[in-house]
Amino acid sequence: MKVTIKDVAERAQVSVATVSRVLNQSKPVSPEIQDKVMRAVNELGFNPNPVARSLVMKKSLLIGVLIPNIANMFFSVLVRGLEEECYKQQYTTLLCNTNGEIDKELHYLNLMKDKYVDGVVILTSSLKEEHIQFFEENPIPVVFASQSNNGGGMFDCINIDDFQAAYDATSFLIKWGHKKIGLLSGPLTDMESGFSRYSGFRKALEEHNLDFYEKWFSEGTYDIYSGFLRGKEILSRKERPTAIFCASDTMAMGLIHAADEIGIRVPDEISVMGFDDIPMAEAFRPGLTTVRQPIFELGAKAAKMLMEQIQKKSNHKKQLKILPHEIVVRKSCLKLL
Amino acid sequence: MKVTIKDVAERAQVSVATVSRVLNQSKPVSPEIQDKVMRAVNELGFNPNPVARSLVMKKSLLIGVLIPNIANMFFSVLVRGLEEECYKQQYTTLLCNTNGEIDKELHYLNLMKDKYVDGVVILTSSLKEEHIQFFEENPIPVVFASQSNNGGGMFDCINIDDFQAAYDATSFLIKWGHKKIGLLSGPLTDMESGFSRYSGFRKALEEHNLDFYEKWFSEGTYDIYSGFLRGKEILSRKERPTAIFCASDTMAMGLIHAADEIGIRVPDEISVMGFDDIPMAEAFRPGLTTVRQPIFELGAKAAKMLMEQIQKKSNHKKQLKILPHEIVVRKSCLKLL
DNA sequence: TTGTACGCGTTATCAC
DNA sequence: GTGATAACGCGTACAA
Repeated sequence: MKVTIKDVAERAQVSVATVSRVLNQSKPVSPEIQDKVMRAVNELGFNPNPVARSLVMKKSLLIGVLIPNIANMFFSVLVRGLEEECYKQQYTTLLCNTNGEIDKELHYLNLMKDKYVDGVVILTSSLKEEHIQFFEENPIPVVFASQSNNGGGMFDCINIDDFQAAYDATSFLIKWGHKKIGLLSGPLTDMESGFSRYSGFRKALEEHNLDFYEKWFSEGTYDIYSGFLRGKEILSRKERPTAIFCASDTMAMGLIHAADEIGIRVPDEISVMGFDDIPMAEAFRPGLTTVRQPIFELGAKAAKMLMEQIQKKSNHKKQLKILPHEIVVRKSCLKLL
Repeated sequence: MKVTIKDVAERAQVSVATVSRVLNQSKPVSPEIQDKVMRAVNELGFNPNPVARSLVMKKSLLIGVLIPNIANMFFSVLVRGLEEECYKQQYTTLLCNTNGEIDKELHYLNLMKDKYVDGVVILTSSLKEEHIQFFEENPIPVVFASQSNNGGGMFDCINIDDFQAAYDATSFLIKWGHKKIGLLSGPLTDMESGFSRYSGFRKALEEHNLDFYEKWFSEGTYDIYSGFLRGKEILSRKERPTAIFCASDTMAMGLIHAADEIGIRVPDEISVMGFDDIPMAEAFRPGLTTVRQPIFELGAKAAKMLMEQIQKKSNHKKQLKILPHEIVVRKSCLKLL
């Protein structure tokens, strides 16, 4: 029923080896025979079985992708960039949700290895010993996206400068006259989007001799619901900050929702700054003042870096690529001066 | 370097056949030998090579998923449901973006077939002749999600009742006193979320002897930007409707954004109704009055239906499952009476 | 119950 | 240049 290389060989009256050679152009074949083979291929509508091919080549034209949560806009847009670039190069993405759990990450990493993926793109909260160990044992091309810790030059990485971005965002608020600023961060165990942004925030405060208020600080999980819950918490204290910086647009939206329920107007009574600039940040009312990451590009470039690594194979120079961020001013923040 | 079944066999002093048998429990093996084998397996940390296994079994523990656009909240949430259910059953999802293009769909479908996926879940704008032909030639278990046309009982389908849902939404607006109602639909070439909702809308109008106004009707593409553009178009006419029904929450958000830019207040000057009830619909200001689909559940159940189909293999009774929808009243619509 | 040997569909290594 | 044939790692008739 299924047409194999053997059928083609018979039809073209040559050996399977020859068929393989013309299909892969791995060895010179005389033009006449090449013709015969190609004709047979077309007539039979043959296409090589990728599974059999994988088994012998230890390749699959598959790119494994580890994602904490695909239903998070930041990740899904990034994945689009990733996927589009892969498609151009004939690769297909094997997408796996990890919930940020290292166990699941490892589970999928092992699966990917066994599936002979040609490379892996990892989105994880922080580089862990387990990751390092895995890739020491299994030298698979990999790039960590939205992550700056490259394990001391062990891995390719691509990210924005989270620290600086948070610093810039906070400085922006300060420049606009805010002195009592709250923070809704990600989990501080996330070294990048969690801790780095937290640190950038504190640094900006320090440099301007402003206090960091524990009571107006909370760790969320980037999603809208945590923004809502943490927002209610912070906003229902008897004293309120004049501005809150959120580590994701989604949390900012949740927080604004909370403010609305309590009856606090944004930005009149409190300013809210987001992070990411997801597509909805502009349509949201009030339009979110936020830090723009080139999300799609982050994904596309991660894919490109991976392709390069796959090509060069050995002696590949690992690099850490930092993409620019940008403050986008809309309506959710008020100028106090 | 890599441990194979052969290594295990040697270590356990049995044949590879025996090892295979205890691992797959395909044939009875004496308890003592079973022990020996399992010990060897654990000591060596053996796990079967899925590629080799696929080659011989024509199975892969892979579920192919066709998605128009993963960066669309409706789809990404649905995929989460899908993925979570698959994971429980040891399956991994091979996710592919199609942009709704039949060429890409077919491309990926062929790839999936060659990868020996155990089943496929398809999200597509409408069932086409090409789909039917493909599955006639390749009898792979499949379920169409968010789609009601099951090709006359050929396929498993799961969806809500799009027609009725749009009818209900429109009736709701009418009940609230709206008589001049606009429509921002999806592409009418989409039989379900496009045409069915359009039809439900018109039916409700007709039944209440209300006019359908071409000038307040536009076809969008579900995304936020098309909502914005079409919204500007509709709202800048010299006469305006009192309400607009949108075929997706995202478009509703884009439309509200447009209204805001023009200076039209929602819901005071115009009511906007969405569709889907994505997570952000509640946090959005004003909270979106919308039609809730059980999105996550849609994905999870689609997966379950597929699993069932995979198990039963032949003589599987195809079904069309309709999940309930529900009007969620929030703030984006005004009662005129 | 257990072992031998072949097949799955390719690519790669030999000879010729 | 071209053709046998041995891998790749596993499941499974068939024989024992």
